[in-house]
Amino acid sequence: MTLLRNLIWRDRRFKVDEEIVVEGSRPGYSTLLIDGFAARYKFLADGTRQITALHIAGDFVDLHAFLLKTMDHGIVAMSQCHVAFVEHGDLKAITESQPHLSRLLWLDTLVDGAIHREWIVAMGRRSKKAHLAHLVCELFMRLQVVGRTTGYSFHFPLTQVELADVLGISLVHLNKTLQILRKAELLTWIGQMITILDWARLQELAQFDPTYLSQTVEPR
Amino acid sequence: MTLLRNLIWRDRRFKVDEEIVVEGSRPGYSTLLIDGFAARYKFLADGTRQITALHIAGDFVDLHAFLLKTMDHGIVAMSQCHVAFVEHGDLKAITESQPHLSRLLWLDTLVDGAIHREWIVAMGRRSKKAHLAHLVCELFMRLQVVGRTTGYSFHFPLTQVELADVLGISLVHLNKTLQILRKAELLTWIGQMITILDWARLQELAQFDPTYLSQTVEPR
DNA sequence: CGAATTCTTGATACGATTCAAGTGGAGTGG
DNA sequence: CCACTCCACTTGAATCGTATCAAGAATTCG
Repeated sequence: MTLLRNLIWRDRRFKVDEEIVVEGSRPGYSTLLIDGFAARYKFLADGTRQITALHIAGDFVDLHAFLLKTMDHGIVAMSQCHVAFVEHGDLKAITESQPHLSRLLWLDTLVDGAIHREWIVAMGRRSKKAHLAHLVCELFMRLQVVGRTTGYSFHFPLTQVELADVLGISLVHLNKTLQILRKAELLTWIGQMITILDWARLQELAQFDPTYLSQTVEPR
Repeated sequence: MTLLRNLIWRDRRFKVDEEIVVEGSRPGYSTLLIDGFAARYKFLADGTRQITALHIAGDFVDLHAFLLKTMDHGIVAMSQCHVAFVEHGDLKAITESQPHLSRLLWLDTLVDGAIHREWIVAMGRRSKKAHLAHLVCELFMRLQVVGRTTGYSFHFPLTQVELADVLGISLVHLNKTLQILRKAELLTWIGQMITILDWARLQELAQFDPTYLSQTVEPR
């Protein structure tokens, strides 16, 4: 990671709703999220939006731009974001001389994939309230790893419209689903702060198994 | 790819419904699908299943086992499958000496991720008939790349129950959705053969943009 | 303080699940 | 060769989940 730090070409701050990576662009650099929340999304012709991933501090946000070149989706800041850019040329050079680093970045991609699969399961076969509960569990655990939690609370800057675009449901239905979790005293969401009131029951409702998040790499 | 061929440790054939990789296992090898259809899936506690990916000839089916170690889901043969196994030790050695190969495998993972995101969009924001149409478009293009199409036809071995588990809908609803596409004369599905009757209209209904499948690597 | 967002709630319509029954084809054994 | 069984597919009806429309309340921001 220190190696990676030396690669940083420049950094920048983005305001809420600013585009960090534009769909269809071919950036010559990749983007590392140092702090804040960002969302990968795709718009459809009818104007609806689906958010396909949420990124938090420490996530390499568009590593695929490194190999895939054309961005098939956009990335937008959900909160104020601090990001670092790494040039693809540097990235290529270092991954060739440091296979271990290469593997580390690849691992990052694999974990992204595992999260995607978990989202597919949630969208396809979980009830909406279980899906919402699952998302909260996932975010909590991911944020905990990077030290962005306080007890069972964490900062969550999305609006309900945005969260509905994550779950793929309507705003109205999201709101009603949220009421269910609140009335069951599983969590509170006040201002931009989510607090899990009963981790065990939330996890059970979500059928949340954190295995897929395991961030361990084999030692080299 | 020839390099990869030399790595093959052994190969094996699987019958329909046989488990190629078992959930929770820690294989010491990765699996390359030489021929056939395989599905990544996850079961939930209530007995429902979600298929999170379909794999075809040429796909590296569980590359994540290389770095992630514990399989968080299973992989099952949807047709008779011919697979090759590559030992992780060999894979590690070769990726260290051949950064280009490493990048190629990583790219494979990235394309998988892009497909996952497209599925998330389809599940969240497309109508069921558009989702089904999108899947047919995607499979057609992927199969075409590996020479498994004849004109606008391709072999598709899944049952309707299995396809319903891909889309995350009930069997009954899948069947009715399918009728819509058939009555619109967009495709036929007879025996195990799907034929696209009107590619342009199918693509339009699906809002299918093949960019995300782009399999090109930058030359080294 | 007023204006604009964001959140909440209710009513209605539509989409999707479930339950249930029936059809058709492939394979098996008498 | 026919009856039988099994499995995949199809269809209809009732019920439940979810979207949409619409309006109002609460909060944030300038």
